[in-house]
Amino acid sequence: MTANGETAGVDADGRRPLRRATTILGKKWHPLLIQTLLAEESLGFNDIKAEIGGISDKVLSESLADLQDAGLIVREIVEEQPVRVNYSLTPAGRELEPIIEGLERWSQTHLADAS
Amino acid sequence: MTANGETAGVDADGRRPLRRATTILGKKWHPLLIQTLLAEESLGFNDIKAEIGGISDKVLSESLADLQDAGLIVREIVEEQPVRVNYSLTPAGRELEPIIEGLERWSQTHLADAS
DNA sequence: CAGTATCCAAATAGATACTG
DNA sequence: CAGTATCTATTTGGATACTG
Repeated sequence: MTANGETAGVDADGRRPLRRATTILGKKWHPLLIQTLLAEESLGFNDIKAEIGGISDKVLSESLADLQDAGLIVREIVEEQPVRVNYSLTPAGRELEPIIEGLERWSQTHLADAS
Repeated sequence: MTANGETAGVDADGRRPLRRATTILGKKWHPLLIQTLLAEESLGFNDIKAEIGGISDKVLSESLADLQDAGLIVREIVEEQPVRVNYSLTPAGRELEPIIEGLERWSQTHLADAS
């Protein structure tokens, strides 16, 4: 037992960062959005929508706002007519690359493919 | 554009494994459970509950069943009186270690601590 | 093109009480 | 000790229609 009453293993300060991370990355489309932007450098709203597939305007919009609030992506408005908006990863977002790739590889070797 | 109609970036086969992984690991307590079991080798139901904190019996029970179905943990019944049950990671579950740790470190350096 | 606004459905999680 | 059974609450996600 530690000085502050833990029995062993992961202490409270070890669990909280993981919880913070999964609060963001646990949403259905967020990891896919990161993955998509990792591969593409910069994409517009409808480009993302087409690449991901199956996501509604509303959910995509909310998801992008979430990731923006968390500091993982940046939204850049390009003043043309009609207006374009480019989404890209921040350095923080880009640093998720090994994690996303690790997850992908782990999944391929350990999770059964439904098809 | 590729032979099967993709414009670029992540193709359909690149997104699906990630989606499979996040379908499991996107549940609120699952990553915390993995993290806890990574640190402990083997734990009983109430031990896990105490270590995690804030999870109800029902949700813990369901979460453990999920992870078991996915092949990430094993449930071993120890015939004593009263009955004990030990939960531990399978090799597949244990291979999530670098990913969980990566997420933890990423969170510590890039996500604001609420406290 | 890039979204909002509504409304609705489904999935998840939590509280509480009880059991082998 | 290790759960299950209920019932409720909250959170997410989705369909559709409309807008600057």
